[in-house]
Amino acid sequence: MSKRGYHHGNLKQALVDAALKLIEDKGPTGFTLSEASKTAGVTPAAVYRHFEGRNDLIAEAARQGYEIFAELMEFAYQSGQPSALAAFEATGRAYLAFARKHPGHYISMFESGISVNQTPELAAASKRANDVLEKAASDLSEHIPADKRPPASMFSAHIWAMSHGVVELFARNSPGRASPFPPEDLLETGIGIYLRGLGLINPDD
Amino acid sequence: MSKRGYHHGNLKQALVDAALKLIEDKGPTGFTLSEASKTAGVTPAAVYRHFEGRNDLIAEAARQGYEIFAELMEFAYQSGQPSALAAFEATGRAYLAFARKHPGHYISMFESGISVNQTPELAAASKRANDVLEKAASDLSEHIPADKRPPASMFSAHIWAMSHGVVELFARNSPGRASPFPPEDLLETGIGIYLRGLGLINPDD
DNA sequence: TGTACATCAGTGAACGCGCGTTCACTGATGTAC
DNA sequence: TGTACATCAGTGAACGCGCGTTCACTGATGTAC
Repeated sequence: MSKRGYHHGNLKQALVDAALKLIEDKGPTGFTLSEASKTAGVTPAAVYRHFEGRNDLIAEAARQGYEIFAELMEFAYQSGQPSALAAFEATGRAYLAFARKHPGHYISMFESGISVNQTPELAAASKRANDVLEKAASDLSEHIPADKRPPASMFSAHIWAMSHGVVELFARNSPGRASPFPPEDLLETGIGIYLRGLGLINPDD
Repeated sequence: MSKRGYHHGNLKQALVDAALKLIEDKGPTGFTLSEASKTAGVTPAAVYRHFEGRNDLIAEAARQGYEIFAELMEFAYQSGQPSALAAFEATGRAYLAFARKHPGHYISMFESGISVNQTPELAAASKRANDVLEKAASDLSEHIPADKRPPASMFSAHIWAMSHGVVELFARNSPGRASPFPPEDLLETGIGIYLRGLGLINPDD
């Protein structure tokens, strides 16, 4: 924000921030390189000093999203310790909280259409986030009798799917689709019922 | 498909079909009016005889999708009768089957970014589909003791969310994200665990 | 059955636009001596 | 401390492109008499 002359100083991040804002406001389609560069106070051509092109910029935005996401998940996981159950539930809540708090990142990650393999850095960040969720699921699965225990990655996938579905259908204003309940409640109760189904919560809780 | 002269005969539907194919192949962004009209063997301007513009065409594609969707759901629901449980489970499976079988429609409906209120016809079709799912949920809720019965629209929303999440994350090749399990299995087991959590399936089934 | 005429589905050329990307450049910054 | 020079971040003009949309038109079809 300080006075700048010919050189911007922090253009790369400024471009990412501009992209995030635009994506948040206008959707992944509404985002254009030209407008992002204009927002950052710079010529479109300047973008190419820092990125290979449009997709590369979006990939970087998504990557930063996955980093934040992984951190949030990790934090949520830790905050639930030593209870495997509390930790697991917390990661579910963190998913929704992330989508709410960082819509631009969320869209870049899940709705922009760019592949998670667009760049190696992006793929790594994505994997890191995924690992936290799987670890939480894996801890939890210890509490299920070994003979009727589904693979940890399976119910990590279940929870991820339900969280993602709630976000897509009811939280991010899926245009015109009214949410029957607050998304937070929907996810909370949904996960609750699911965990009861696994025998991890007492039926009368 | 018959030989045609100056007049196409069934251009409106031909344009919708072309749009569906393009959307399926290239995503919602890849779809252009020009290409759709070319595919249908017609000048771009001809589109405006039948649609108000690009969005109107997509809305019609989505509307037809909701009609098919509602029919599939209705059929699945009926096929599970008289068991409320079987009917409910069938609708969940039908969701995934629909996404698999009609990707163009599915994308138009859920990923194209157009509002369900784009046209009244679209809104009506969407509501019709939703009603089937809620009816299935409502039937099912009869089997839960009244005092611990969640609102039917709530677990209809849960199942919808999980189905949608499974489709988005693991079925439609969310680029680069490997599915840990076949989506069908993922959804089947997920719904199973959920219903067990509601006390609707015997824990040892 | 034949002719005149209204209807309307499609043409084709044109438009203005903003996009992503390229290029040779220039001005600011940092470093060596 | 001062000067020469290399580095490199940004400029600005230009590009080719395909988009969605408009317009006056034309040719085919259907209908009245």
